[in-house]
Amino acid sequence: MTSPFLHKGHDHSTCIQTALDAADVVCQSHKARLTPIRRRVLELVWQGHSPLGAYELLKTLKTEGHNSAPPTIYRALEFLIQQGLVHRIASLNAYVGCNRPGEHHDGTFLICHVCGTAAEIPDNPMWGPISEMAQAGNFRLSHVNVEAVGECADCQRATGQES
Amino acid sequence: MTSPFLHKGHDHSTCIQTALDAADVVCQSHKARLTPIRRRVLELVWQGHSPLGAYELLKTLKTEGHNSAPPTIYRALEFLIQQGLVHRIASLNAYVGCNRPGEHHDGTFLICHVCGTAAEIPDNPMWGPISEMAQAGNFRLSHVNVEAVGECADCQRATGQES
DNA sequence: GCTCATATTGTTATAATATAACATTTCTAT
DNA sequence: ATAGAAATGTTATATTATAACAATATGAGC
Ligand SMILES: [Zn+2]
Ligand SMILES: [Zn+2]
Ligand SMILES: [Zn+2]
Ligand SMILES: [Zn+2]
Repeated sequence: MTSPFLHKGHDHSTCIQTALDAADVVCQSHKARLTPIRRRVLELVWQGHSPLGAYELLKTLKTEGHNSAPPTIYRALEFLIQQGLVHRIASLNAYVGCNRPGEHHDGTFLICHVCGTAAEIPDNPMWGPISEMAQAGNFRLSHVNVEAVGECADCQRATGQES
Repeated sequence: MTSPFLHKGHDHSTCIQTALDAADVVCQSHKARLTPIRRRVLELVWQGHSPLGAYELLKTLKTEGHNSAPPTIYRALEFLIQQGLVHRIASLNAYVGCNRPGEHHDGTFLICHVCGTAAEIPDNPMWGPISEMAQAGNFRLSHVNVEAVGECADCQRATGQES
């Protein structure tokens, strides 16, 4: 099993480019319009691997001269979430790019409380235990959100806490 | 395995009483003070099995003549959460009573999007898959929040959707 | 009981997040 | 071209949460 965290020195421009390319494909296949605003918001969300708040994104839009009232950003985020290109991290009120766009899945994340990095992990392994619990109560499962908080390897090294 | 959902006709006054009694014990053992406000807020949180918003709780306090500015309720909730008596449901911005007070655990819930009931389930089964993922990335896991949304058995019956 | 340190509560103001409602523009299909 | 639909602009407001400081209550030690 390989780590869901990328090395801090990775070439992030590739992450961005991959995400934007995937978004084009996904939106085409959904017959959805990835307009300039939506595309730019997706790019901003991908400025790193840490979830960003709506108003942080909005601020950047503003500095670029775009129109930017709250609805602008919330609409774009809503669209991107619907297309499966962005996840909302409820415990942070923040948004992060999805790294499995196109595949239908829920958000399952390891979130470092030091550097803010949110690493998306496959959600399949979670469904075993959860759906057992659900079946016990005849609960019809719709979606599962998992937000696991802790400290990433890089941050443990930085604070001299590696085991 | 028994259902984590209680029957709709269950004697809920027992739920409340059990929760308040447990709170007394837990707070005593923590040498923490379950003041009248805090106790009353806990009771209000337990008015059912659906998470309630801070301002809903506040409104009730108001009708009872208590002081009730936002800090009143947020402080009480913060205290109750610290004592492990209440969980915050991030995806709903709402608060619900813990039914395993005293035991150290994270919140793991099945949430019905129809009636709002949130059933707390054991989190142990979740730790297997999650900690495997965490280990793969040398991630030091601190806590895991699971909010699974779907439809409870009662609501499926009511809408004629039982399988 | 009195006194001090601390914890709790009161109070006012404001921050941070998100949505409602309606006008205008742009796109798309015919 | 034109009409319907989708997207965006704009203004206002709702919802959730915290900051900052004052006043009060509590509990431990004297
Ligand atoms: Zn990257
Ligand atoms: Zn980190
Ligand atoms: Zn009950
Ligand atoms: Zn239900």
